[in-house]
Amino acid sequence: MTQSRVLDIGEVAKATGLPASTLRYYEEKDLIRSIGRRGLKRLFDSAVLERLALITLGQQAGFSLDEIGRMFSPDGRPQIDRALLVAKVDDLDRSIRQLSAMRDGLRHAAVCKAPSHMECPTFQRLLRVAGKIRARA
Amino acid sequence: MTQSRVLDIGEVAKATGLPASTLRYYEEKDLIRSIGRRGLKRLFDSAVLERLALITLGQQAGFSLDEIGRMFSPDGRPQIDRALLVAKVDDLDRSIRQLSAMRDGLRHAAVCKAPSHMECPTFQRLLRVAGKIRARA
DNA sequence: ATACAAGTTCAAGTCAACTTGAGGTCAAGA
DNA sequence: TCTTGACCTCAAGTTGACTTGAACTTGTAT
Repeated sequence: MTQSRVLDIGEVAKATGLPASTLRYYEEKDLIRSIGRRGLKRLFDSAVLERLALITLGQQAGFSLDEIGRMFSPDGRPQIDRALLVAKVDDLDRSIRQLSAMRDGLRHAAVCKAPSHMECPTFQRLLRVAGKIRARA
Repeated sequence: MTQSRVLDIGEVAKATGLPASTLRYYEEKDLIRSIGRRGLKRLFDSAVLERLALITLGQQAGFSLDEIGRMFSPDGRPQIDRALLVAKVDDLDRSIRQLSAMRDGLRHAAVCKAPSHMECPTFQRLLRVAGKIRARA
């Protein structure tokens, strides 16, 4: 088991790169919990660092803080609703495919010889794919 | 060359699924252009549909409207700044890798037998990856 | 003992990307 | 001609995710 240290908000901020204001905001939103206070000052268990990594990852994957809250239960560690999780995995998979299409399309566009991108079949295929996506909410 | 029709805002809305208010907003932001008016009413060339597909794709790839505006020049078709484009492709590539990590991690979490996700090595690896990403702005 | 850096609260502000509402215009059909 | 429905403008409101500012408190170092 990793050894569990006590950190103040500044240390957490330094370790994660997140401003203290964000950490307070997350606590208010119940995404993280402080383990107590010394005087006024919040104290965090170093486990919060993993939790924050998870939150950041989720955000980068395009989930809202609310969704993330629901995905990784309000209690300590990520004990997750499986159905929700599977749904999210599917979302992600679709996103990844879209992004890959975009990446390939742009990569191609960067070297394409066609006079205008619109005349390039690769680019047109990209756009057709893009058009279909419409069903994502 | 695809044949170019004239569409009113309602037709564009129907074709793309975007509300008219959004289309007006995009025009104001110079992301699209109407080709004229009939009375008060905007008229669009059907080429705007491709442009909108491109915008939507860009958004799904996580770019802001401003970035998209810069990526695909203010004039008609996407005549793109190559350096910017290459940078964007790199961004995308990183995003895709992150999303893939998240997807795999979540997929695993959905079936994992470990008592808590934090005790699962696969999940821990995911978090380590997530931690490193910090450098994305 | 005192100063001070690092915390704290709470309300308000910001930004992107839209949406909504009020009130107005206009072309086409009955 | 008159009505209607689809469009228009412009200002203000909304949501999510924070940030900022003012005023206050405290543990640690001198």
